[in-house]
Amino acid sequence: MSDNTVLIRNLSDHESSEVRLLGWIEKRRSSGKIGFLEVRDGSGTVQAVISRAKVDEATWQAVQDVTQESTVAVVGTVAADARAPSGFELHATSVTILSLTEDYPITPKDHGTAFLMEHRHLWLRSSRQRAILRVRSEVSHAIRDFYSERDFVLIDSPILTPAACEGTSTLFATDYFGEPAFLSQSGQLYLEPAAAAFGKVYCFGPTFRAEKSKTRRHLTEFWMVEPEVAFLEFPGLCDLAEEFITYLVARVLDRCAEPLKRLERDQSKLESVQGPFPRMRYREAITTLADHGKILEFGDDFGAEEETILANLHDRPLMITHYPAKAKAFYMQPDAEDEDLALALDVIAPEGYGEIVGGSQRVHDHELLLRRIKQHDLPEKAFQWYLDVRKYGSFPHSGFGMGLERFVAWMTGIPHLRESIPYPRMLHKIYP
RNA sequence: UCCUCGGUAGCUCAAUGGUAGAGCGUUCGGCUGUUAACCGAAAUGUUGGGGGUUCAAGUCCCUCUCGAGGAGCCA
Repeated sequence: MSDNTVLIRNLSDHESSEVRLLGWIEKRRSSGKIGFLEVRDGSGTVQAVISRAKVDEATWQAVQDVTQESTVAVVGTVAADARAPSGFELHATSVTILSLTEDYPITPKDHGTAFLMEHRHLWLRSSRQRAILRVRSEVSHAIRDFYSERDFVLIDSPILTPAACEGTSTLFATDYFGEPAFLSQSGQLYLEPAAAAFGKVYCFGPTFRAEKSKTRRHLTEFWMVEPEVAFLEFPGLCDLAEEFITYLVARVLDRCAEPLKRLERDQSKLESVQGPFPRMRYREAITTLADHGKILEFGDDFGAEEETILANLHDRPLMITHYPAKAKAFYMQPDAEDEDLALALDVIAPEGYGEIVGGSQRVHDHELLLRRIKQHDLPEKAFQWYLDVRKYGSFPHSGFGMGLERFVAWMTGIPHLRESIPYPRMLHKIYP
């Protein structure tokens, strides 16, 4: 390997010197005596210019023969040029085809969603997909940084779990040495015991839901980050969610300028995501919806349409709290002032991206939790270990979950979740 | 799971019940500054599968299948 191989991203540091690039051909244009190759190496894209008069016959022939997505080595001099989108191009002296590609399926023009999804492994190479996945990567790092900076301990919750927590219809079942087992749909229950060990904990990993959902807001496999904090009560939970979201948005704005530009994301929409977020109780939301012609009864949950009406009233995430207890999960702490309400929080992203955070203060009273488990017809025995958290040194605690893909879709402004994860898993879709 | 709309060349799409088309891509030729390059030429079809109506079906009917959009549910 030649030691003057550089990354395209760093070309500006090598103006006027000879360098070598290793990468793939995105596009080729050629006339009788001059050729242009757009080369991508993962760090960026640059145009190599080849003058027939200045190169040997083998290089000129390579420029004629090379095809889209062939692998090449290009040697040349870095030159500033006002015509180049990046400000630089490469005056090539040698082009070598390392691997010739034939009939690359994704051509420069239009393609339908179904076709692109069938070729997801190749679609990843496109500039748009690269931009989205760079944002995802940055958000992932920011999530870990946020909790790490605040002394949270990372607890990796298990993927394989025994008996169901909230009904088996939304769980993927598998066989575990003759015993039924299920892919985890949340790490929360495993996080609560860890909160007694470390105080502040979080998990961040894939979760699985066998919901037969066929919408732009659903995947069957998605990543969720869930903090869980001992002695944190409901108002503090809302503050944590707000601080977390503003941190992530600021980080994306700070470090993802290039991908956001490529995606033509309206960054002013993200810049307005500053605390404090509007907070609205469920009853207030019902009233507001009635003003907009949507009549809901106490206890009804919001549909996509209701969510959008409420979210569009604000230019930043909307926090809806104090939901009817019966519409929410068994482990949510009732409001001391109104037992029919749960200390539950949903955060609705603006611009129609829907619910990105769901959380609550947890029931910490042993008797109450036991009663709830029975009311929901859940197998008490399977929850013995979970009840132990209340049996041995109980403590008030709260936590929430945030879906990574929905957050990334919001940041990047893409219409469908399927592009926010490298290999989306959706209803009846598991290839490639 | 339900509702709606689709499946025609490698891709994106046209085609009154009456000879199967275009653009892009590909191949060949031309061009010294292209940026979805441009100009000229050529090749490319079991119209998703099965059944039916008709003198005649890509087109109408039934069925299966695959896909897209939406709903419910959720992050």
